[in-house]
Amino acid sequence: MLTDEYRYKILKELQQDPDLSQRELAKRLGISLGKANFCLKALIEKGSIKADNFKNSANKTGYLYLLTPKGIEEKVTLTQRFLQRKIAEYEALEQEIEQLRREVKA
Amino acid sequence: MLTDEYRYKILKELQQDPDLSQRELAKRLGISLGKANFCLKALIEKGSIKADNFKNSANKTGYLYLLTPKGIEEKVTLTQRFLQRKIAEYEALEQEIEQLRREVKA
DNA sequence: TTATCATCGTTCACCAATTGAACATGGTCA
DNA sequence: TGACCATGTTCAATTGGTGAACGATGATAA
Repeated sequence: MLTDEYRYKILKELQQDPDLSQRELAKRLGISLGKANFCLKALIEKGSIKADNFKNSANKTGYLYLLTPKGIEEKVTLTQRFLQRKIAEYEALEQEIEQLRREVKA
Repeated sequence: MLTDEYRYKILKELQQDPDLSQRELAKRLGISLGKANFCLKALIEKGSIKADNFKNSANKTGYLYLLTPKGIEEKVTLTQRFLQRKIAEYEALEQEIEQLRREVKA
């Protein structure tokens, strides 16, 4: 399934590196090839990414996965949402660590 | 499957509250009854917990899940390891947040 | 006592998510 | 041309998790 986390990560990776095989993408995200393929297709389906056959990069086979305007906008939104979530996690983690420290002492 | 996280959490919950049904334990950990049962059995199998029939608590049915000496020791180790991991996560999160902030600015 | 009820631990058929081997396609090079 | 390699696609198989259902046991009421 395509969570916000993977949506964000895929958009981020492809924005900075559009010529990226699904295998390499999968490796970077720590997921399987099948899942990478599934998520990527979902993003293409929703119009966030366009798979371009025109290859002017070193790798002539495969696609160029380009973010559409909608995809770029989506990535901004996701980044902000992600930042908020991470800040919340950060604070929760602070509490948890303090609790663990108390536990270790006892 | 029984991860360090659940091992730690189960030992923690049962140490402070040995008369705890598997259903209640599952609820506290946010997992299903089946998984709680599986994890608990694994801990009993490995000798970290002993299921005691002698019930002197309010709830006369079910078991008392008592930590064995080995279980107590294991919990200490797990707590320390957990603390270290959480500190690492905390610092990683700090970096990630900073990165996200930069990204939002651009 | 007997019947009923509630709660417990246990089981396991079912579902969803993930995996990666296998395949088809197309570009590259000798 | 033919052999080769990297790519995207597919899908059977595995894994992990779920919670309804079941049998057992103690509490309660008749």
